[in-house]
Amino acid sequence: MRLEPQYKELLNSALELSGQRATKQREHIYALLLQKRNHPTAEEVYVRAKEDMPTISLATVYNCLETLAETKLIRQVNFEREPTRYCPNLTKHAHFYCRESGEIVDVDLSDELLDELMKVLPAGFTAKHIEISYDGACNDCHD
Amino acid sequence: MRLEPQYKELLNSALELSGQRATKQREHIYALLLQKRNHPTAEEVYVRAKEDMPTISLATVYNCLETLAETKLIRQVNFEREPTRYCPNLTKHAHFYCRESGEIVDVDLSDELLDELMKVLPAGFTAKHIEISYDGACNDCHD
DNA sequence: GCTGTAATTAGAATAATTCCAAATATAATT
DNA sequence: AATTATATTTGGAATTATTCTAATTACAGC
Repeated sequence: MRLEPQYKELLNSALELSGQRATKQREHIYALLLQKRNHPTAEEVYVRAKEDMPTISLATVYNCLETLAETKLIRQVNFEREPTRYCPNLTKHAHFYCRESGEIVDVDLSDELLDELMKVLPAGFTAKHIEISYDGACNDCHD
Repeated sequence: MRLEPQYKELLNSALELSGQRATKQREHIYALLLQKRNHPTAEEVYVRAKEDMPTISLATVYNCLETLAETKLIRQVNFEREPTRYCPNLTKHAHFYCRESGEIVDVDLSDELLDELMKVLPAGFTAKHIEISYDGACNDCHD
């Protein structure tokens, strides 16, 4: 697995900016998230990471994911009572979770819609983030 | 603590509808959520429940909360990596979490806004729920 | 190449939640 | 009102996801 040059650049500058080092493990995990964008859990990332890097530890996977999230290269995605999942899509989007197939799909959100969501906040409140999660049945799981 | 008649009625019919029994514990926990609507965790509910019902167990608190959520009398509220919180507000609303004060505030949502959110889903997708969580600084926590 | 610091590692610890089997309470039936 | 069948509660053990810890290893600057 190779990390494409533009992403390698992005990773290196994000790490440098936050005073952290570029390591094989961080690069590997970032590459793997970019390559198969299926919102894996830490455990799933661990399994995939070991294929090419058999000595990597689960703690390192958690550390790397934490670092990538901190530097805003990936996002954490949470569905109630389930393990955290990870997503390298940096555009503004929500997540749709199909409880039947288990699939998670990105749903693009316009700036206008996000503006409207900000406008409904009570006076004096400012949000740094909005997290929007749908759940229901996806295209493939309909009758 | 007393459960007001209209809520007692609501509880009883919801339980009956789902073929479950009305118990002291369920009634007590429902009453306590309605009385102080501060989005407590299961642990916090447990502490409050024990004041009037010292023999109640944590497992029962979880069971009751689960039953109330199942019968749609309360909602579960999740913020990333934090314990689940519980909310008896049945109107359509989102949650604002102030990371500074820890306060959680209900944010009312109009049907129109929810409609718009439904419309941005890809064709063939239908959502049963949308969960919207803001986080940032609340009124009291601004500079 | 050496040195200081950051990152990785394996395993232990923690926190939230669920599971389990026994005891108790409820609702239905006699 | 007593009996019976089933649902619920209980306390503790088990599980799951995640974080912590201390020792080892790797990286960046000199």
